[in-house]
Amino acid sequence: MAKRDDYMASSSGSSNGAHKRLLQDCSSYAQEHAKKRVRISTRAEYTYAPYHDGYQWRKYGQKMIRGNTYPRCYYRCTFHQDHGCPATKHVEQTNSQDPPLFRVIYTNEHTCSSTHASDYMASSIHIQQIANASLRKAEMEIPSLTHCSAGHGLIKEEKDAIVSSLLTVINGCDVATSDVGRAAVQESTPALMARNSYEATPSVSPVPLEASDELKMDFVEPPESHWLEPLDLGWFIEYTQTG
DNA sequence: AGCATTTGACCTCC
DNA sequence: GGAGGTCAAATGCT
Repeated sequence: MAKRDDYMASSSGSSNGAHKRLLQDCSSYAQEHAKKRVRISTRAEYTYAPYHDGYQWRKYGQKMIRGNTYPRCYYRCTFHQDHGCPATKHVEQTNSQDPPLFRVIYTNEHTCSSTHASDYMASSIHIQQIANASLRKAEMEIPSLTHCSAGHGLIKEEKDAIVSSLLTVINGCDVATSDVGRAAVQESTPALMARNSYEATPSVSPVPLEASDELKMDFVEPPESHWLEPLDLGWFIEYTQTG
């Protein structure tokens, strides 16, 4: 933690800005997560990680859709046969950017036994995605962030701490520092996503951990904030609900 | 050998 | 008849 303390001391201004910013972005998702506890039958979502939403899917078809550049892939819950789980989703790439953005349409809710654990895993991965997107956009807006004396990795450490804290609040446990959480984050990196454009990779099995006292949010009032306006994440997540 | 993915064929709806 | 969704045999991977 020495490195992190140095970072906090040397750049508390932007760090606090990052805290506020990431908290704002991730808290928005936390609210959405709470809303979604009321089950819906269909929803659309834009994501950089269409194959890592905490559930296990089996691909059963692929089709070129009229007017689309990229094919639409059809997935069914792995437990469709075993437990009759009706959940399905289809995934289509929406652009050729790096990383590519995917539109995922979820249909029906999971009735398989892993629903609770998967909900937990799905929320953690979503928060990771939002935090990553926020960080990535911040780096584009403020190039000097990437090269600041405190080091790029330390900013990510801050992100991990925030993500972990939010998960502690939402789920009562912590994955950001666990191997499972780390694996999920690594699997969602842009480079790997680009490589796996149409590969359905297996999901990890969530292993809930006890809440830890080691992770605490230490806010420091900055002498001045170097951060910009809060991120607009409207482009990142879109939910449409039917039924 | 068993499981997952691919892909052309088939089905349903408009 | 065309488009979207699903089936199932063939194929690939571990």
